[in-house]
Amino acid sequence: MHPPTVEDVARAAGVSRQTVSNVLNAPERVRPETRLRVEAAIDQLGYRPNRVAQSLRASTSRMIGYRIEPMHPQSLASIHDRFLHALAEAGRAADHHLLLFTANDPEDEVANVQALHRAGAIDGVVLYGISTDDPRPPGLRQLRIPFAAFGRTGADSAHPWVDIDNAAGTAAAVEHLVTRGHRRIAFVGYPEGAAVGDRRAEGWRTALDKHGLLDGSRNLDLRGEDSLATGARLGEALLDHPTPPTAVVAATDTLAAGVLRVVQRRGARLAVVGFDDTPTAAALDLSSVRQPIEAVGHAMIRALLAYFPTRPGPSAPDQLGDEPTNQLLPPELIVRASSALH
Amino acid sequence: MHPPTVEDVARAAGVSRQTVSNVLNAPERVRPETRLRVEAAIDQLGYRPNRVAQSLRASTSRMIGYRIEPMHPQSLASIHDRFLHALAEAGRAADHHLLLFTANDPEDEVANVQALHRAGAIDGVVLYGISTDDPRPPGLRQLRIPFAAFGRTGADSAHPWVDIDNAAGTAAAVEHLVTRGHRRIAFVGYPEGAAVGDRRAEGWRTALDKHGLLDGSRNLDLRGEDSLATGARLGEALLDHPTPPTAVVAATDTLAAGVLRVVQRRGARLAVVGFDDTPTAAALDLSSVRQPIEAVGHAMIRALLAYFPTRPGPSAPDQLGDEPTNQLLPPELIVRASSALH
DNA sequence: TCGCAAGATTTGAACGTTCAACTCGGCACC
DNA sequence: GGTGCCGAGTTGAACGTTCAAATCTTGCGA
Repeated sequence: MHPPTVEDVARAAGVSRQTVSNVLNAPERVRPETRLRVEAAIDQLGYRPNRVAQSLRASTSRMIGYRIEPMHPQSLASIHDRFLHALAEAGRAADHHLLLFTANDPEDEVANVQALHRAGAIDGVVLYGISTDDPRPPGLRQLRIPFAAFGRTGADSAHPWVDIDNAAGTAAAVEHLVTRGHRRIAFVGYPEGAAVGDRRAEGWRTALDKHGLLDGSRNLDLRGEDSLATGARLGEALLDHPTPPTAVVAATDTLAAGVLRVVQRRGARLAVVGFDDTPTAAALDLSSVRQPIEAVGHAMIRALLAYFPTRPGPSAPDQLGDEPTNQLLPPELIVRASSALH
Repeated sequence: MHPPTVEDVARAAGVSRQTVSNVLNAPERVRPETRLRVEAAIDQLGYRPNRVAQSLRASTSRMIGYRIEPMHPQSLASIHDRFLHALAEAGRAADHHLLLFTANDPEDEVANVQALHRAGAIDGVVLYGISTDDPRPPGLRQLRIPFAAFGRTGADSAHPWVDIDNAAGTAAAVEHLVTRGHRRIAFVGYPEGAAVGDRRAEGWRTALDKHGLLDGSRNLDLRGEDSLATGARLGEALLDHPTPPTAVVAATDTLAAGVLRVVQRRGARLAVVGFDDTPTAAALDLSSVRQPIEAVGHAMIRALLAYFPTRPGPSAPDQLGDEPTNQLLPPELIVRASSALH
């Protein structure tokens, strides 16, 4: 009835508890003949080590906490789904699972993480949606709870993080537009002060500068909150500009979708490139900068595991430290009709 | 260094292990004076019961498995995010957490669930995206693993499920359109045979019939796979119809978005209502039928917990059985410009 | 033939919790 | 004054695993 235990397997194979354990964890200590006998018993009984007992014994849950947020109503579908799947997949490869929890705000998130950590339910946590002055990294550091962040805070980035090279993303968008003959290329982003937004703006600016196009576009840098309505408003402002741009790089697909809406409504000609390659971008045939989320997931799990108390695994333990825990991954531009028709 | 245990609290309060445990689990057995002393010690040490130890002792992980799928590339952002958050929130209320795992296909999912269940990592599982002949319900039933499904299979629905009243959703869309004066109302859905799709088609059909409009619209029932391209293709077919409809009810936002695209491109007048109220619907100003996902999450957790071996909690245990585990929840129509402008 | 070391396997103990059985006082009752 | 009971609190044991130490085996050289 109840699932078999080591003891059951041991009895079936005519050996002791520990020998079964050794077959699984240190096969070289067991005589080949015995090993085969035990393995046969394991297969026959369908034995699986009880993770809870393993966790208790090792005081390691092999669980990683993740706060699932209610979707921001104003923003388009984020890359969140893809990220979560990538994390789970990467976790599986490292024999860790994700534990979901909810929280009302960042402070509450830290409190809940602490509670889960004290309760031995999680070994560490993955942070999503890092903001410039995010209270979570310092908070968790003080609590000595292992974590890895998707994104960097403003000044202090002395914690393990993995990030997208946002500047490279908008720069690639500009390169693409310049190649297609555009000379006046605007930028639509959210207000200065947001780490991600600033980096995306910077990529646009430096890429323009590289082609000597910055002077003509400098006043085409519009900002506003990340919403469709704002995108539409800024899009109208661009079209009504005395010397309107022929292309625009948006900091998000949400803003891009807003711009695209007024462009289509007014039948204007304006190339648009978004950011994040959300499903909505595909739906609108909107060119967009795609983040390599799967790679991010794997890198984050690696970064997080590197922070756990070193396990004396059979693989050289110092090889882990070799790898840099912080990684900046390059995004990829997906070209669609919104920037490739005219 | 390590988090405090019952033993630490007991020592601090000058009592024994079990008394501390009793303060937390059966306060009425402890003299008030003692209880206060123990509670003070708990607060002072910041004690939290170790969930892993609790799980081992009770052979109950208080974890619910959930397979996170890679986003279907062709489909728009699903309601998945909202659902997952709702589940986590409902789980928290019941002192359960979600454990995420991945799988390649439904069979693999069942295998992974079995592995996790045997390993004591999960008590049960929540199924998402149920199809007509889904192999998971019978598979899990045979393995005697508790589960609850979001959606019903075709014939056999003798398992715990919670579902949206899909027919009521499309019917509400039709009512809305009829109220606005539409008489020829088309339907765009996916091919017959899909449980969800069939129910949405049925709601459209019966609502039309109720108003005596079915005869005029019977041949306006188009089907195809759930993709933007298909939506656009079917939309064109509707506009090119000898007696075109003035409104269309789509089985998904994806199909609706496709229809909307050709409508806008050709400047046609055709009211469109989608289904799921995805972020994309909001982005496109698309009317859509919104599923009460938060309620679904709570109902599913309830349904699942009802299947666990009955815990002799202080609350009357038979009150649990009172509630029907299977629930059909009514969706809500969100009216936007796509169906309310003309 | 004995001693001894290396190899193979077993037993003891512990991770932190809670159920079950037990002890210890105090109190009512006959 | 003995008996039984009740409330309050204690200790023992177990959940299933694995580290550490103990025991048993085997082979080999002296």
